[in-house]
Amino acid sequence: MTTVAEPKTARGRERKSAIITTAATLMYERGVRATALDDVLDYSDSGKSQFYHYFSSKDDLVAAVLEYQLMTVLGELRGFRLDTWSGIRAWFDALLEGQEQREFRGCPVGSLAVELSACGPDMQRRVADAFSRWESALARGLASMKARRALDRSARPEALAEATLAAIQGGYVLSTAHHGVGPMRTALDTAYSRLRASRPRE
Amino acid sequence: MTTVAEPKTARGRERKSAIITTAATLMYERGVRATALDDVLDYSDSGKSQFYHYFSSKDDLVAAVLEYQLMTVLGELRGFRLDTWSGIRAWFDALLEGQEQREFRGCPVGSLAVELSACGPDMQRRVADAFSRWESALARGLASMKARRALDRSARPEALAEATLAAIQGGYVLSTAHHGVGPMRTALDTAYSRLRASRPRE
DNA sequence: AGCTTATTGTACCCTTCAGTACACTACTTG
DNA sequence: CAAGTAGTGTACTGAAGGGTACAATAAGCT
Repeated sequence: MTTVAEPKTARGRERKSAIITTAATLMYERGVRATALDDVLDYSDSGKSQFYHYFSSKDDLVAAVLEYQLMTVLGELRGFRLDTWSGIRAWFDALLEGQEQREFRGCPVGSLAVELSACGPDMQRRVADAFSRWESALARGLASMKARRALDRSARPEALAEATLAAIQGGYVLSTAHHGVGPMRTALDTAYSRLRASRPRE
Repeated sequence: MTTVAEPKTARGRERKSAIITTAATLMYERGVRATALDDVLDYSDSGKSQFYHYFSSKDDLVAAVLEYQLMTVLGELRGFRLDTWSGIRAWFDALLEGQEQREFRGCPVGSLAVELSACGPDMQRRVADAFSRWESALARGLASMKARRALDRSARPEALAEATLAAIQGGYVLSTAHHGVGPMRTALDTAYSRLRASRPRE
């Protein structure tokens, strides 16, 4: 059978997830296209047969990696109260910290997004969806701030979230290019003060 | 001889530049890695021998394409007075227009940058350099505005330029992902109002 | 013309890599 | 234990793609 199957045992699940996390790392470091399946299998101590047991193709794996990276990002997000100023600031600081630790390699989701934007419509949908979910998480926090009057009534949480996410992505791009956090810090500081500018005026 | 040579005749120059522009288009549409040399040669009606006459490798071509795309961007930039509010706004609008016309494919320089960030240090330097030149062009405009008091004395043109470029890049990323100008418009509108917020307070 | 340099055509080599075939082991359940 | 299902090892195929070899043609230049 060449049909794909979900893992049915604990061992199977571990295998599959080992493949995904290994692929995520390699694709993050080298890019999707520059990552050979064989490398993923070597690093995760798997074989071709195991791979095609759980995935139908490389694209299938890429989709899984995208989902995995989004989950990682959203998971980290949950560690912060995005409905408070200090929470948002702390999140920004954590993003900076993370970017530094990962040696300025860029956004795990964003760099995938850019490379996959030239792929088929199916992949494009997934990418768009990923950003939407990220943006919503932020928008929810801002909406909640607005509800309790921490943001001005004229403030538009969705637009603010969109602009903030853009600043984050742009910060990642420049920070990666210049191999330093400087540009990202500038971008995030600016984004933060832009948010603060939406506090209610008395 | 396998050594590279600069074209010495008009025909040679045309050939070389045809290869570069064709490669630029294909790499922009498909990505660098997804663009085969053979495709570039087919589309530009050239042969392998011609290619390796003018370029030492694919990487060499990629570097030329990066430079070409940067020149295109900076060339467009020169059509606007970046030391006036209306000029900046017009430039932003032109970026939006361009992104729409090119079917939301992203920034010609930025998408290269992201994909090439995983390449060798030489390429990284070129990418960083490209963004620096872009940023400087903008910073010069803002510095000139500050000099004639169109910006507050506390404004930092370099930081503003950096944050603006980040907003542009982030806008491109989200706009490409969502296949629409919406996110980019939001990012640029926000960036613009951020700049306007640096006007001198009386 | 004759010599030199610039440009071009074509066939080829070799590696990488996604995907397949097929046989094998290991666990589980009756 | 037998049988079935989940998981695994390995060798192979075929195409794509970067790069080379080498000879041929075109365009000066004296």
